[in-house]
Amino acid sequence: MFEKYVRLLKESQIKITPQRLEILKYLDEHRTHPTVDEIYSALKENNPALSKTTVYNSVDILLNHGLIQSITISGSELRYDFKHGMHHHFLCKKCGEIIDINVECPNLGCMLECGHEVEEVHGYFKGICKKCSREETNRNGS
Amino acid sequence: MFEKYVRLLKESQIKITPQRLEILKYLDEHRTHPTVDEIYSALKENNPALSKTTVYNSVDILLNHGLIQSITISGSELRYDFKHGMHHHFLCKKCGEIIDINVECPNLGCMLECGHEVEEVHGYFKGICKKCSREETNRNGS
DNA sequence: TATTAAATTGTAATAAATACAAATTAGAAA
DNA sequence: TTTCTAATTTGTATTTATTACAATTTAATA
Repeated sequence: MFEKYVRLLKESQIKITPQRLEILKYLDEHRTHPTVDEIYSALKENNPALSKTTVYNSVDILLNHGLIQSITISGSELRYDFKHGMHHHFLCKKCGEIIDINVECPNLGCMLECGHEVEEVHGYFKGICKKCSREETNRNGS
Repeated sequence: MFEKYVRLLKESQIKITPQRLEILKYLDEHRTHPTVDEIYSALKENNPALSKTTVYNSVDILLNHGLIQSITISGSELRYDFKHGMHHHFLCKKCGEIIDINVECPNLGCMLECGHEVEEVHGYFKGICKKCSREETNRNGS
């Protein structure tokens, strides 16, 4: 059940706690880029004693050890994402969904040439997603 | 003095107000990716009656008409940037500076193939900037 | 099992953004 | 130029996201 996450935490030399395991598992199983509040609400169901501060703390330490990444795309809230290979994101301005885009960034070489040490690479697009775009076309006839 | 910004607002059919002109001018002349609070503090000097709500409102309308862009890179605060050609950003985790990176995103074609309508393209990197990186090397001898 | 440093919890404080009503103003029309 | 009106600005009050911190609890080691 939690072996995978126990292993991940051990490899990162992070102390293993039920809360951290739950949060990491949740992020692995829900690739919806949730906010702290969304994670908190979901996990509180099975653990009413859970504190939101714990979610903030846990997410911070998972972030610092590179097990998850934070994405800021939809305004003034941080979202979190289990780290699974390099990918970009697409935010649909209509339905609000954040879709994973499986591309890499080809500009990395350029960055290194500049002399900067790159630790994170983020790319995102905003617009109208395929689904919403089609619905709009249908509504307008044609 | 303000001709350029008057023209920009007129072209976008936005009502011209002194506050909007000042904000647009400030963003054009300060490519530091300031927050609303930074813009507000700077402009309040010459206009003590300025309200922070006005900065929020103005920045919103300039954003919606594509005269400026918002970037979310350094945590939980929105920053604003005069729109000057396509570029990416680099956030130095040490000194906090956000540096413009003059590259384009070559993944746009892929996005269109997917069927999404792309309106905005954002790319950013995080790490240690050239300057901080060199200072660190010097400090550690060698 | 005992110990201790670290983590969790809950409350309080800070900061960013939004909502909204009253006063003011830009720009069109007379 | 003056008048008019819808839009904008202002200021205050809320809401929301995040951080700070002290007291309690717990993971992991000896």
